[in-house]
Parts: sequence; C-alpha cells; structure tokens
Amino acid sequence: SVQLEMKSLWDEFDELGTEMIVTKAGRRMFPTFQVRMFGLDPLADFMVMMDFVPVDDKRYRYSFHSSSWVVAGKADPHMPGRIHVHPDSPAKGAQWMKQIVSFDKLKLTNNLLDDNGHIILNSMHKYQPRFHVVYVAPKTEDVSGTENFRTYGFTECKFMAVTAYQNHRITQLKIASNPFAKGFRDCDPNDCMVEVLSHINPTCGSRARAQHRPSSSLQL
Amino acid sequence: SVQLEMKSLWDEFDELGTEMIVTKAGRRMFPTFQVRMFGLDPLADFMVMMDFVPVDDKRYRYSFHSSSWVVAGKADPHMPGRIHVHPDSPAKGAQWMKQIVSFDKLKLTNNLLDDNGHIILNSMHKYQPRFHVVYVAPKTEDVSGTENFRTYGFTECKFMAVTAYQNHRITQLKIASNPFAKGFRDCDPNDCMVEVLSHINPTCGSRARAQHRPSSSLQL
DNA sequence: TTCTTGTCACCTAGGTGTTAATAT
DNA sequence: ATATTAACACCTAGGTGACAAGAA
Repeated sequence: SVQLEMKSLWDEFDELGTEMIVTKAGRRMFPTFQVRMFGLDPLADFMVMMDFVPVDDKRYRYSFHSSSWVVAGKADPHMPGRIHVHPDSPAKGAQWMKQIVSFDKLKLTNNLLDDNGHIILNSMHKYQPRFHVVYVAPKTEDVSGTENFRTYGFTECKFMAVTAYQNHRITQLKIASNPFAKGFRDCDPNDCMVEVLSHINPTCGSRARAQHRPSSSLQL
Repeated sequence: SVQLEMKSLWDEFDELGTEMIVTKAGRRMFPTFQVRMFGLDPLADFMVMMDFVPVDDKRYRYSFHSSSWVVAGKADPHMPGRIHVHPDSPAKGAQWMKQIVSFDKLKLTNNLLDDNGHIILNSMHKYQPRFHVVYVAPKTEDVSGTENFRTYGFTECKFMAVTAYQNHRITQLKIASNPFAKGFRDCDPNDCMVEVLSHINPTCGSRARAQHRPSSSLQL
C-alpha cells in the first residue's frame, strides 16, 4: 500500500483549488509529491514512477469576478502522457520502504517539444497525478498473465496547470509553505503563520519586504 | 578500460604533491575523481566503486624549512578501508559508458567513528585512490572461479590527507581551479590564470579581495 | 482581454579556504 | 611546536513569485 506524505498540506491546497506552474524550462511541483510505501517484498526489484492524466475534457479559465474556475470550452488535444520514472529505479522493496519516496526531480512544462524528459501538460487544463509500482521479475520467472504492476490515484493532488497563478489565495499559501518562496513573506520572523504551517516546521526567518502592497497580507 | 578525466589537472597537482582536506563532517575531493569507461558489455549489470589504500607505512609532517614532506615516524594503525559504491550502482554497461562517471558525492573524513558512510583516512598519511568495476552475474550464471571484478590504480591521484593545507602552492592551485573557491582569487576578471586553467574553461568573474596579503599572489 | 515569456531580487542548500581558538 | 576544530565570508547552483513586456 501507499501513503501520501504531507497529506494535510495537499488537502489545504485542494480546498482552494490547487494550481501548478508550468514553464518552458520546467517547474517543480509544490507541494512535492512524496509517498511512503508498505508491504513490498523486501528482496524483489521494483520500478516506481508517476504520470498525469487529464481529469476531464475541458479547458478552463479563471473568473476573477466569481473567484472561481469556469469552463472555457473543449480541451486542447492531449498528447500521450509522458511517464516520470523515479531516478532510484530499479531498487529492492526494502530500499523503497526504508525512506520517503520523493519526486522532487520531476518538472512540469508546457513546451510540447521538450527534450529534457519533463512532464508535458496543457496550461489551463486539470490533471491528476498517479503513482505506479512495477514489479521487475527475475529472468527465470514467468510473469505472463499475472498482474505485475499497481496504480494509485490521488484525487487530493489534482491541480490546474497554469503559466501564472490565478487564485491569489493559492499564491499566498505557496508563499507561506514553500521554503524557496520565503523572500515573499511579509510577516515578523517570530509571528509567522505558525497555525497554518503547523505540519511543516516553519522557520520563517525572513525580514519583511517593504515593496509589497500591504493589502496582500496573508488572509487565507 | 578506464580513462581518468581531468588528467592534466591531476598531473599539475601531483607535481606539487597533492593534498586533500579531511574534516569531521566529511570533505569532497578536489579534483573530483572522474573516469570514462570503455569496453563494457552494454547489456550486463556492473557495480562501480572506489577505495583508498595507504601508499606506505609512514607518517609525515610538512617541513616549511625545506618546503617538502618528511617522514615523521611509523604509520598510525590503518583500519580496514571503507569502500564507496557509486550511487548509480548497479547499472548496465551502456549506462556507465554513455557519460562521465563522477564520484562527486564521495567525502573524506578523519572521524574514526563516522557513521555517514564517508571514507575514513588518517591525517598526515599518504593514500592512493583505486577504482573497481564489479560484474553482477545473473542468478542463472555460474561465476565461481571466474574473475568477476577488475581494479584500476591511479598513481597520479595519490595525495596526502591533511586537516589544513601545508604547501601554499597547493592552496593556490586549489583556489585557482576549484569554482567553489572563486571568492579567494585575487585577480582581474579579464586576466585570470588562463594559461594555468586552460583545461577547465575558466570563468573567473570574481572581484579582488583587498584583505589578502599581496605577497600571496599566484606564483605556481 | 487573456495568456505567456523572460528577467529579477530573494531565498535554500551546500562547497571553498581563512582565521582564531583549541587541543595534543 | 604541531595538529585540529569551529565559525565565517564568499562563492556555486538552483528553486521562488513578482513584474513588465510580449503574444494570441
């Protein structure tokens, strides 16, 4: 079985409507997709991978008037989705289970001609991440006719691919929870979103940036 | 067969008497040990690893008077040396051959109780790096009695383990050639050791640091 | 209008030799 | 004397959203 790591953070994003940036060069996901794995044969070899499936056949746009996503037509054509194989693959079951499996090298792009092996997505379309475990049979073993892989879907990880954030609350939650965005936090180091980030161990040591408009202070 | 990468740089250090820093937390080697591999079976699995053997049974100290290393007694007891397995192991021959194999995760320590898996060395002792390729036989194959590994020694990579640099010329060559030490270069960005570093692609964009004593300017 | 792109200041994360203090 | 340690300024390398300019 598989357990999503940082589930409470994913849920918090999901309630607002998660957005993930896609860029030409490739952008990491935040939150990072991470899982704990259980019940594997410790001595057998497994490949571990992710892919992304369209949630529906629609194209969306963000209505700032209603602060919500609205359907904007039929989906653009979906190419067959790429698969991101975890770089530690293949490895023994014991190896996968002894630590959190993190897909922090995975990047999302909107470049249809990408040749960096990144995941290609259409902006303004909705996707859901999937997780796959593939059993690597020894050459001596006959696996024809037996199910040698398993797929896990995570609905709480669904997101809209965007080139720029649409929902301002998503932006603020990213800033509040992603350490690399610490430079955009406008709060005191000692009084900093502790309740919202209780699941992260928040070291908010940034000084406020005066250039921000004060009206954008955190209100989630 | 195996070819040492950056051999000209290694030779340059070797002529001065290479020194490598060892610390409690672990220190990377510079130059980094990197090789190109040839002639492997592309479809077979191999493990690739390094270890370090004492060059002799002596302890040294640096004589500043003669600017050279002199014997300071019998070697301290050598523990059985640890082996650093390249993190990409195991992998197919094709994988190893298609790019430079770099041991940039390898760290040297003088902490006899190290539990980070670093290579433990005695300071003021001389060592030589070795490179090993181990053939991983399929379970069906009988390899008893056959040589299933090969070892390569690199005399031009021998070095003295130290906790602080002794030979000032080594310090200067490290500063001149290691990008992470760029902050200690005291030269113009446009006129910067190009002849010494011709094998590195020197981007020497650092401003001079006034606090250095000018007498230490590069004279290799 | 709506969406995308490139540049930027500001971070995280970690690899350098220096230096002063400490150990042996 | 000689060798080691720990804190430090200064780098490399790369992940953030903001912003202005450009494209559709």
